Amino acid sequence: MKKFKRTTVTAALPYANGPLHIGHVAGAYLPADTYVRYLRLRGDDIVFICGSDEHGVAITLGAKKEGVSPKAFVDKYHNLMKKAFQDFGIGFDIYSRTSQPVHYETAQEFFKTIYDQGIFLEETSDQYYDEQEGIFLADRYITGTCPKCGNTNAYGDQCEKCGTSLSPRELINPRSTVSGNTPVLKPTKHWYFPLDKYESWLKEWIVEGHKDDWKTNVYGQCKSWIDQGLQPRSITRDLAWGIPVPLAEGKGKVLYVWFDAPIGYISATKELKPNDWQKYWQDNDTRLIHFIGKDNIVFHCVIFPSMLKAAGKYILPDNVPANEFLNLEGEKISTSRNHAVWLHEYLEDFPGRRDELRYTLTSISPETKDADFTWKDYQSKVNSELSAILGNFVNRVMVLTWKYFDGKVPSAHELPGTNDHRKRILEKYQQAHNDLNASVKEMISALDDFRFREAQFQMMNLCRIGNKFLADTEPWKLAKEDMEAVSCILSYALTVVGNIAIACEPFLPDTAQNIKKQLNSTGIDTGWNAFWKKAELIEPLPESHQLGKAELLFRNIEDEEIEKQINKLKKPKAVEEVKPESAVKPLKETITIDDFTKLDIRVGTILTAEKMEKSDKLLKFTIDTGIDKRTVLSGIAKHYTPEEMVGKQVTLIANLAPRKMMGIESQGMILMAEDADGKLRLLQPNEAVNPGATVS
RNA sequence: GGCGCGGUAGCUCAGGUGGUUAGAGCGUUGGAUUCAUAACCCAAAGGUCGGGGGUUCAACUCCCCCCCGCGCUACCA
Repeated sequence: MKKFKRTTVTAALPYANGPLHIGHVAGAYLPADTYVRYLRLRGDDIVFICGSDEHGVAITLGAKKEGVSPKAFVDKYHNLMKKAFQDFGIGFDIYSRTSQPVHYETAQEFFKTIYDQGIFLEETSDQYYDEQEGIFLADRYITGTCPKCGNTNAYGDQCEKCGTSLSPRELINPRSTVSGNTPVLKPTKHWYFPLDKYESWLKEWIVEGHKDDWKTNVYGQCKSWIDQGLQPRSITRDLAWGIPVPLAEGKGKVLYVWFDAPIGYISATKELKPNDWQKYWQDNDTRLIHFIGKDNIVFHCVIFPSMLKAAGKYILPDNVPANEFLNLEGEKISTSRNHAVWLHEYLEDFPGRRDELRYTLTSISPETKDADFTWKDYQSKVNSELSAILGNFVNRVMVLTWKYFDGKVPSAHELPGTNDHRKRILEKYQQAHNDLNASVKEMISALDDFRFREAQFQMMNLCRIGNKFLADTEPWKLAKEDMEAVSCILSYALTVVGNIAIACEPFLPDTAQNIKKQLNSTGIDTGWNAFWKKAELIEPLPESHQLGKAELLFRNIEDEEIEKQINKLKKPKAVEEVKPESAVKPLKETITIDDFTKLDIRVGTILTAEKMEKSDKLLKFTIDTGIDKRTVLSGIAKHYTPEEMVGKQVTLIANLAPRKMMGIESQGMILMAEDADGKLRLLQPNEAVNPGATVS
């Protein structure tokens, strides 16, 4: 394995359209922070980079919804996230944002560098432009008359009636479905990144080169993508919010958010290290690590590396330890349903208990598969692991030392094995020492491999071994007969406590500080980091050193506290505060009664229902419409089973042009209500009517 | 439907290249103990290793089929 001189660690740039929840934390930021703390303790040269991702359509839509400017919108969430990270103790070297001037420059320069080599594909096409809204219209936001069959409601990409695929420009009398106005044709040019040209290189670099050192979920996902064949991706958009395309002919266009966002890592590094940022991005002795969630794998493993490769000079990620997702109480975390534990709310509800959340999230870290956070687990981990094992061990050693030695580190001289109980103590000491060193080694090796769950477990193991050592040697019994032995036992127990203070720092930084405070070790801890390089116990405390007061490290979580949290999940938020996405769709353009009467809406009865072969969404029905019995396909397989549909009355558009799907012609469209979560429900008359009943 | 990743004790998870009684932590039960937040220590019970075939002297570990979870993807008019 290659030896690197320094490491650049990035954590996914969170999108600035909502607050952070524990899923974000467990997925990327906590493992990244743990890893970075470990590297720092080891004394490595490292930068830890993050920031808010602030561009893209979703931001402009969110801003519109809140009735503020995009800038004001991202300011709000950027500040919220930045504060939450800070309060939680994620130790970024910099938390920047993609609206920074330095990022504009960097992203534009990056674009230019690739552009100047003639790598981008350019494609100019006339596209419809809505002058009232000031936007270019995507194909399906345009309707008009089909040139082939005269259907007046053909879409920009396809005519429903005759089934031919169209381009918007073929439509006669096009209309914008956004404003209802007639759009004008304007030429627009876009730039494409030829991902396909990097296919063979990606195969070599990932499929062959990282077969063994990348996580299986990451590797599999990449391989799947590469094997499916890559295509050029457009990297510019006609949008007002974003980074302007740095070309004369790119006026009014911006870089696609996915293009500019990862460059944000580089910009933030520049901001942090204006003079030698290149060291962290363009030196082959630097190791680049991206911490992300699984939704970001393709971007960080395939697209961004290809961009870096195209730009030249840049190093490529050495590893991308992506996590899977975190569920909450058995269900997916959902922003719109407010089924989430928000980081800033946790910090308010559990002040001074950051390590408790860190510990729980690391112990269930979704490293190999989706994981589930439950408040009961949280309580159990805090009470029976942190408190009972770690907190208790440190406390009993402290208390014993105060009791027998007035809080001074006792002498650790050789204990002559002159009698049976002393021989036993020596034996137990030897066993503990071997076990402890084995755990330290395993912990460090797990940290090196991004196996944080295991690493943290080994850290706790130090406490378990410590507890066992005390139980095996029973210094409280020996106090009456052999203080020399007690002295040796407690001296060693304190050594273990000191090493725990060191070992727990990547996982439980506050606890590390608390233990150090109790040990009163400020000033004598200069050599402590040798622990990480030697990967074995060090001797942290000199003889006669005066300890601080014993205090409990953790307080148990009571049932009421978690009940409160569970109840909180059950209620949707009363006040609109954390619901960026669930808004109601805007009203469509006004139509006339004539438009409406063109529709022939009927009630029909479902006679038969079956699942379509090879389709996840389509169900195939025979419907008695009163007039005829016809075949209708509908994409509701995720919401209804065929069995429960038979016999039901449904509303359908009976005069919709037939349309072929997966080889079968559908003669009509069943009407469904769709709620904010995308759940579909049937529209039915509230009492049975005869098949063929009209709707008006 | 295609592709990818998972499905191991009540819970969270380990189990290179197949080989004696499948492991750990938490939980449960019993015991011991009192320095400690009834904590700690010891012990026990708990698993047809998603299901079914196959290869093999031998499979949790290899092959095939199926089921379930998650993700990407096609089909949602």
